[in-house]
Amino acid sequence: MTPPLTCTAICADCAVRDRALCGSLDDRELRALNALGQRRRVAAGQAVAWAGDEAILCGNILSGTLKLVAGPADGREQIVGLLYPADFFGQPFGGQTDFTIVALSDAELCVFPRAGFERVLDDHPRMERLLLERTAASLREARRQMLVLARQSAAEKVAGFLLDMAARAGDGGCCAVPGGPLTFDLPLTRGQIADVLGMTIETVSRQLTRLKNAGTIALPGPRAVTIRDAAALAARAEAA
Amino acid sequence: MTPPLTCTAICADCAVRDRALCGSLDDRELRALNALGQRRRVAAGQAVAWAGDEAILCGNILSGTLKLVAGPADGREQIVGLLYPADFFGQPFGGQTDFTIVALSDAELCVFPRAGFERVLDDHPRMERLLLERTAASLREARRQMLVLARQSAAEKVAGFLLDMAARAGDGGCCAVPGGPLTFDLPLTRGQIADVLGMTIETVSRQLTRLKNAGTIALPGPRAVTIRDAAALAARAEAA
DNA sequence: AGGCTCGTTTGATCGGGATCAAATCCGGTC
DNA sequence: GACCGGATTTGATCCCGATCAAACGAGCCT
Repeated sequence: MTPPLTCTAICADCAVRDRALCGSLDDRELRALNALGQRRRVAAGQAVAWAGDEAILCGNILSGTLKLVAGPADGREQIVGLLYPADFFGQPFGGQTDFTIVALSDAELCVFPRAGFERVLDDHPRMERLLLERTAASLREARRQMLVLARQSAAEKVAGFLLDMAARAGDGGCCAVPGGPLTFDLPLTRGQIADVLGMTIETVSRQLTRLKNAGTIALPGPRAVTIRDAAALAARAEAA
Repeated sequence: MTPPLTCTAICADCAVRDRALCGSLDDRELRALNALGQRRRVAAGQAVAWAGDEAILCGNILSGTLKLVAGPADGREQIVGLLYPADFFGQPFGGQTDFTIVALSDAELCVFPRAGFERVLDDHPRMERLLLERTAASLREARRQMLVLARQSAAEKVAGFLLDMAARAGDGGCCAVPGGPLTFDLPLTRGQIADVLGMTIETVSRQLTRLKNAGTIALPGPRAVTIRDAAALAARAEAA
């Protein structure tokens, strides 16, 4: 349809090559993908795919954060998944896109036409196996989140969310002693956190304030969080 | 571990053969599975797998209904999925079981040791492809349910649930004019419906009573439901 | 600087659904 | 038949989180 927006992908300098699906391919196989893929930049707020559209693209996240959004018509919306670097998106063998994908930050993608990608999967069972395992992992995560959405209180949701984000921020090979203070930036606004947790902006804000007042966390800036007492946070996340 | 509880599976007289994963295999391939599988009966209320246990089994549902349960410690529990005849369960390539599986009714399963089943998948890409598509479909369904759990009102949840169950009951190749009255039995108690929809028994009961009083449905028995006005039900399911 | 927009915080009120409690219905068994 | 246990229904009350509303703060553009 549209002409290439940027240069052809060059797997050699791919930042997520070892963690993405492509990590299963050897150099020869990689060349097939290389010919197929294109790098593409999307600005924060820009949609990558719309629910209901024919699913013609899939690909990997190279950088940035994206959201998978369910939610019809009226204002109500629910973020049903977040996509981070090295994550795969799209629906090989699926008919139409089920959830709108929107960039939360400026992001860089490595996109493939679906049909071509499916042919690669046909020829590379190892890659299809990895995709199956990833899909199963996403299913597990979605089901766990169903429990959170349906049964946890606002306090539990926020505490659990902060722990999740801390774990994600922490595994960048970083720094501090486990249990010690950890500071990081949330990739989401309060409103987006609310959309993930199935609550309102106001309630998210109030719960964060409450944790701050309790000394469990600090909020150095609107996007920044410091975990000051991970144990207390974990207790909050489980409490009935 | 345990000796065979029943006779070896005989795919030839399998009630769900054409709809289950095995449908992708030809007669020769089926013999490999046949040697591996065992039929097994479970009574209502009996658990098939426990969350946290090593995942050593997988298989197909032959008859009956089972629930996938998430939910820790305290009383709170959430049904994160229902399994019907021809559905596949278990986690090939997964480490440990994530969700407890419990039979809601007496049920019949066709079970395989995980390791053996994985070998079959290795050799039969068509079957692995089907498993990938099913897993992706389950993921879609779980994400859609996240929206329901997080954002829908009690009235919307119950109306939508009845429509889902009606669709499932209706596609048995049956009977009535679309839009006409349809009567069927729910495979779930009020309490289990509540566990699926993330609400309480009392609220489920009240919503059903309300729909009955409005003439939208009838409740001939505790388990039976008659859809009298599918359009009105659909309107309820979508209303803000 | 001013004025703008957008995100965040805080306050006041309201209501839907949870919770507590009790009555009713039904399918068993003796 | 009488009894019993579990599911369901119905009622009364309470509380958490949504909603409505307004103030606050921080970039950003002119």
